[in-house]
Amino acid sequence: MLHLDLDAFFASVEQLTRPTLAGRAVLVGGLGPRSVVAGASYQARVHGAHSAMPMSRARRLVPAAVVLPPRLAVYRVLSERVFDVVRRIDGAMEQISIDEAFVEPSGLFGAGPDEVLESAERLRADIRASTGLTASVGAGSGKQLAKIASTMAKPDGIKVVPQGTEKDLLAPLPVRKLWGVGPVAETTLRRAGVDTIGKFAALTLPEVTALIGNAIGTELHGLAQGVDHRPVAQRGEAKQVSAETTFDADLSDVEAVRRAVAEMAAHAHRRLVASGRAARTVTVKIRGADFATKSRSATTPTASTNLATLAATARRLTDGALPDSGVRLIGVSLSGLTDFVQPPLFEDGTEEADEANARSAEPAEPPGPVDHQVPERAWRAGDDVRHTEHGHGWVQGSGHGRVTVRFETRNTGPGQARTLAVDDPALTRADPLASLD
DNA sequence: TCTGGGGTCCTTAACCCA
DNA sequence: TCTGTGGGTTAAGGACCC
Repeated sequence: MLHLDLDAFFASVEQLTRPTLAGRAVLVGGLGPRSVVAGASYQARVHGAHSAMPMSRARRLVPAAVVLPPRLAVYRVLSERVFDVVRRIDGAMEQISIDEAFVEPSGLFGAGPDEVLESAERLRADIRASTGLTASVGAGSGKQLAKIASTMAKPDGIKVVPQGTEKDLLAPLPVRKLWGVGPVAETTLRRAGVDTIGKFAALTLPEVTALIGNAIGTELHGLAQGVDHRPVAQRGEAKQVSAETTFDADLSDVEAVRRAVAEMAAHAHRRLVASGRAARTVTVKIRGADFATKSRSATTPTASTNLATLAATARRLTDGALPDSGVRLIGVSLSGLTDFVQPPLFEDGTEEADEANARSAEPAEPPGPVDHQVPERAWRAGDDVRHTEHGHGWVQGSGHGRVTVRFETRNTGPGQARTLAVDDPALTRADPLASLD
């Protein structure tokens, strides 16, 4: 079984489509005061920056880093290209995120380490040739092992764990390397004197489950004994769709909170409809200034696609969960999803009433917060732009009425930076996907 | 140092029902 | 009618993953 993991994916895509950034420290993440790092190039990691770290801290660690907001649309396109290559392999594939997948090539059944190595090397070369991205591959007898191996292979490498060597490989590793052991379980285990996978493997099943819980305990205990029979199988559709936002400063006004809930409901609803599903359960999530998170949910007998219905539920739930202090985060999640079959037109059964309603209500919905009265927002670092003369580029920075743009795309090689007037009529916003050409 | 946004799954408790 | 018992569902909170 193989685990394939793209190296520093978000940052690597930025370096690929903006060639000036190749070899430089890049941090991908929000620009706001409360954002965290979503991706860091290896040149940034050298200084201690990593994913999930508060961006403020990462910037302090790597003052020279270029900080860019994520361009998910670009990452999605490249991810698809990568996994199209992977899918050409005969066998099962399970994509587990935008940049990771398990693969079980039928040709490798019963193969020796050399054959596995060769096959993985070919896969990496194919991915590199067709996308320009590097992937690391781990190979082992089960999911956990393949995953741990790919981590050890990074960056741009391969690690094959031959049959029979599993325990020797795992024993010295910190228990935190196990997929499923996070900060809490790590602390619990450390307090019990268990800091390596070897020591963990020596525990009995009852000891393990008492420490870290039944489900994960049973699974990880089995793994430590070399038992990992989870199949590689394609994932189904999402079971939940949600939208949430953290405010730059806590909200104290109840009306502002309600507006935010309505916005998040609309955002989640948009994606619900796009996925062709209906939801039975609405959950509102509220995080207070003290970081304590409350959730309130309600389930209705029939699923709905109606924004007004879902948003009204969200609003009602909000009022029951407001903290005394300010509000830091608002989220709305829709679950209990069912495929939404468009009801037949002249049916008058009461069951379909809600959905029929939804159908007629949908087109009347505002398409989004579009307001042409509002002046276009200033250029922000990372924006894709197009200039009638210089072509496609990206904004490096702006201020004092000027904007600095680096004109380059994947295929131009490193480009020139030019400083222009912010209101230069030759300069317009551009589709980020154009940076792939 | 001060903690995102999108998810999955697990645990516990309460409740309804057969 | 009372007392278990056990399944299924809902709700709330958390751990964990990328």
